[in-house]
Amino acid sequence: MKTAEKIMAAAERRVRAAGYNGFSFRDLAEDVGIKSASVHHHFPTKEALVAKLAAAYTERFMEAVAEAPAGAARIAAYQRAFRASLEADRQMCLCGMLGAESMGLPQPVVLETKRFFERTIEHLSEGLDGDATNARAKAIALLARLEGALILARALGDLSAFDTAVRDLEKSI
Amino acid sequence: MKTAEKIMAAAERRVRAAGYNGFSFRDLAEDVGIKSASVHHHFPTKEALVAKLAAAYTERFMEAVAEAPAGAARIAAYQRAFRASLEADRQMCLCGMLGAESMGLPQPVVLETKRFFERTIEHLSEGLDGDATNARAKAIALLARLEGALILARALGDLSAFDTAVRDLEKSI
DNA sequence: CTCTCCCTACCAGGCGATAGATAGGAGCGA
DNA sequence: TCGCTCCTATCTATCGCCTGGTAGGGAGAG
Repeated sequence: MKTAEKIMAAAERRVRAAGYNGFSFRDLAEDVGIKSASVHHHFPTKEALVAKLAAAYTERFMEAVAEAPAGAARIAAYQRAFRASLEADRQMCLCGMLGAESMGLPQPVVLETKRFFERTIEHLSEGLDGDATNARAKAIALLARLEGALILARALGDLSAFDTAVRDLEKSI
Repeated sequence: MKTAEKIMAAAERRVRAAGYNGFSFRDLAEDVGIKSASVHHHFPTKEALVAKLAAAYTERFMEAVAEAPAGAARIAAYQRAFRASLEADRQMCLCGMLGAESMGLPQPVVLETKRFFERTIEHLSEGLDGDATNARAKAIALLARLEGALILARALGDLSAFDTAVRDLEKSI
C-alpha cells in the first residue's frame, strides 16, 4: 500500500472515531510510521485531506450499494453498509460524523459531506415506490434512522442497539 | 444570569455547534466577557465542565417531555424537543453530538452521554404500546430517527429535511 | 479576616504548517 | 557506461499560535 493510501486509511479511522478536531497530523504520522512533515508532503492541508477523504468515502459507499436492486433489497444493502461501520471498531459513518460537526468545519469539507447525502438520498429514493417527492422523503427518513442508529449504538456502548434501532427498517416506510 | 450559568450556556452552544474538540476555554471566556483563567475558577477542567453540561442538558430535556401523556402525544413531544435544537441556530442535540464523538472523549463525558440515552429510552418506551422489550425497541428506533434527522438537516443545510425525516413519526412504530 | 470572583502572567506541550537538506531513482545526452 | 539533472519522498528543525491548566495577587462583600 502506498504511503498516501496509508495516510488516508489512518485519517479515515481517526475521523470516524473522534471527528475532524479529534486527531492531528502527528497522530497520522505515528500511525503510518513517518514524520508529520511527510504527511504534509502528501496532503498539504488538513481541510484538503479530509475533503478528499469524504469524497473517496462517498465513492466507495456508492459502489457498495450500486448493485442492489430496487425495493427492500436496496434498503437492506444500505443497512448492511452502515452496520459494517460498527463492526469495524465501532466507527461512525464518516459523513454522519462530519455532518454532526459541520457547523465547525471548513467549507470544502462541508460541501463534500453534503454531496454524500445528496447522492445517497437520490440513489436510495430511486429504489423506492411512490412518486419522486414521496420516495425522496422515505429515503431521507431511512438514512436518518441509520445514522442515528450508529450514534445510539456508540453512546450506549452496545452494538446490538444498532440492530434494534433498524429492526423492520424496510417495513417502516 | 450568574457567570457560571453564562459559561454553561456558552459551552453548550459551542459543543452543539462544533463538538467537544471544537472550542476552547478562551472561546468561552470571550463569549462571556471574562478571561480564560476565570473560566477555570468556575470549572477546573474541560472534561468536568462538559460532563456537567451533559447532565444538566439531560435534566432539562427530561423536564421538557415529562408532562407529555403516553401515546402519540409523547412522541410528538420528543419531536418538538428535537426540533427546538434546530430552530435555535441549527444546533445538534448535545448528547447526539457527544455520542457521535464518544470514542475520543474522556470517560466522565461518555458516561453522562450514555445516561441521557438510557433515560430517554426508558421514558419514551413507557409511553408506548406493547410489552417492555418491544416498547424499548420502538423507543430506540424513534430516537435514532430523531438524532439522524438533525444530522441530515445540518449536513444538507436545509432545516426542512428534519421535518421530512420525521414525517409520520408516530405512525412508523 | 475571610471568601468569592476576577485579574495578570505564566507554563509545558500540542497544533498546522513551512524551510531546507538529504538520499535514491529515472531519464537522458555524450 | 559515465555523469548530469530532475523528481519524489523523507528527514530535521523550526515557526507562531493555541491549548488546558496553574500561581499568585487585588478588590469588594459579609
